[in-house]
Amino acid sequence: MTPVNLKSLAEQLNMSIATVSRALRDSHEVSDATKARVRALATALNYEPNAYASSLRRNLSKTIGVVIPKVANHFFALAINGIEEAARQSGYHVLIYLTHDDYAREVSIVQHLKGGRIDGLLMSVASGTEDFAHIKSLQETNLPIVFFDRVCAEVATAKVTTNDYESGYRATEHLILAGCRHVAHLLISNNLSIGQFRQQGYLDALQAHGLTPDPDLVLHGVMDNEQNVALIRELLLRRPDIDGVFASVERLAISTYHVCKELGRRIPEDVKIIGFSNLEAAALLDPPLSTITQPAYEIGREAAKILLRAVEKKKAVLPAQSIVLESTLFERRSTASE
Amino acid sequence: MTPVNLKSLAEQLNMSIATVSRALRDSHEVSDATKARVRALATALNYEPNAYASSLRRNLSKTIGVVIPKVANHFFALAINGIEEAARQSGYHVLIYLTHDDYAREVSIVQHLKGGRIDGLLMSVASGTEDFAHIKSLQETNLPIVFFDRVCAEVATAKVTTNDYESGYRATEHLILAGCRHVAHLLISNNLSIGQFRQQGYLDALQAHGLTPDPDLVLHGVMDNEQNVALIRELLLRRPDIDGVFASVERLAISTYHVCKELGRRIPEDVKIIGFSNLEAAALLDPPLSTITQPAYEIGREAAKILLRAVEKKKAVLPAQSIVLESTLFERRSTASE
DNA sequence: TTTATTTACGCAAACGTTTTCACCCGCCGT
DNA sequence: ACGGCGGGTGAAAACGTTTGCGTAAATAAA
Repeated sequence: MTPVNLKSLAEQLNMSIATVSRALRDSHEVSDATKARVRALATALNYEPNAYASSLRRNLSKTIGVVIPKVANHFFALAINGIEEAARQSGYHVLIYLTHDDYAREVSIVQHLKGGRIDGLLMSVASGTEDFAHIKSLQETNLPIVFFDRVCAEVATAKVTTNDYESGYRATEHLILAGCRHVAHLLISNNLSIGQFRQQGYLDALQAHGLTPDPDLVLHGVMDNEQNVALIRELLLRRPDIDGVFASVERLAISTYHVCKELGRRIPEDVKIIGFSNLEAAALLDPPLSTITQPAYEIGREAAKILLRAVEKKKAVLPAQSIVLESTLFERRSTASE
Repeated sequence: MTPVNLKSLAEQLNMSIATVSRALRDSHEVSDATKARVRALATALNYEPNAYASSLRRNLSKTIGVVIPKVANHFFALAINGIEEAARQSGYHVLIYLTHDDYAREVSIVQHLKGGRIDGLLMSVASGTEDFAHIKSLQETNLPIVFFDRVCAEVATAKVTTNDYESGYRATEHLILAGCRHVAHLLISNNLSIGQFRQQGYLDALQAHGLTPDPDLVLHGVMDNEQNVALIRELLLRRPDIDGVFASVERLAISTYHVCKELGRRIPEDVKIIGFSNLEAAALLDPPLSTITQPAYEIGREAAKILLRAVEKKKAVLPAQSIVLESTLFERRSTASE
């Protein structure tokens, strides 16, 4: 079977490769008659241009990369959904890479991306990442980058996030208004701005309602869920006065549920819980979990749109293009007052 | 800034492009001394080979494609996780495409994939797909394809699935042994082998326990969740004798929970429910949901491994490489007998 | 010493596409 | 009649890499 490429098409049509190429790209400098002939044969033979030859020549790949910590998490899954949608609409392909929150892996992935494989990058940085040299170095190759959710303050580019400060504030306030006096905050130990914002919202809400923040009530979770359960168990046992838990991460809310069941703490009577979460089944949990839910799909889609606009214009992504989308607080039984 | 490619490296090192290329690929026909010099400069300048030039020349892209219905679903998210892991270990990149269970979109995606962008394809077909010409046509370009979960019987290639028949049988039997006499089966309307196997398991389990299958108890769900809720509500109202529900799809189990709450049917006292699901929070639902859980991560990883083996050997994927992984039945309160 | 054989490297052709440049031809205006 | 113009086309270079082949020097075999 002879390959179907520009050359073979040109031979069968008795014209030059150049004309065939131009006809297929609908160039104005080829007659309508020839265009028709070319297109007819192309579709008949199911011609599909070789992506790599085109990418090599034009120095663009019609592909964007997505680097995220994990995919088995409803937030990121929804974000990918939004990204894929935006990319598809613009005729772009999506390469996906998982860091598993591992710094070394993130560095390795980013390094590989310098091969020109992608025209732009969407990224949610690993929680352990403290040095951003690899990202900056990638940016210096003129590759447009847009961060979403787990943004990196040190790199000047567009960022798509949710109103993390307000969300932390509102979640905490919600617990206080439901009667909590000793509110714990569970977060993932990292130096990402996102965690800091939520923490600040938590602190300010406490103060605004006349409660004194207690560092002992702030628990920094780790990667391993088993360890988190142990940490939370230890916290709840050490501080039986805790009557409210604000989990900045879905997994930590789930772990808290497990610990409460194990220790016989009733939700919401003994402990009220609210957590950041995109879990579809939150309303079906026992009891239904109050959540701060981020517009994950929209975040992904908006981030991709911003990136693609920059890619198409072949210019860097402007920090000014950053946007903040609002999360929604869903009140459910886990924070019900009597 | 001059580009850092083979030519620039060669100039700086005063040797030919060919030698530089061979040195970097660790060819035996270049001396250790030159290899060292080349590698030193390459790492110093952060050289990364142009992926597209390489792909074009070698006619392989070190990239595999993944076409799935959706990603916002824990099963597929976990599968991607496994796929990415296997791909990364072999130095492959992963392109992802979502069909949203839309046949036209699937066809369009598969057509685009003929551009040589990928070396192999992992696929879980859309539920609405009935014609497989697009897939066969892609396969005829000698592209290795491996199906996972939602396999396509008409195409001869490797498939990775779970023991769907046995799972359907065991789930149904589990309900019967818990005391159910009128077991409904909720599935997604499609002609995929996977659904048929589960349905057959359901039927055989009924017969094996002396119950007569009733077509009226088999409900074919649709894409839209609202409609499914309506369908299930109608079914439970029309057949108040239903005391067991086997949901072949996670979403249908969740919808059944909603309907039961709405209608005041108690789970498991009035209706027992078991469903295929990879939901992490199944144990935290109210009541905890009994599940048949597929080894999603392993499915993805195994499928990717089989595909990559075929890709590396540049030969078609053999149907004989198909494997079946076993699902696990988790007994929880939603199917507890008194 | 002469003749094979190996070792280390360079030349140049591919891969399929895009694009610059030149070309031919027919047509207009003068 | 002639210069100019523009629409339509082709030849060929480029993108960066890989690789078959050739070749010189160095080594081994005769």
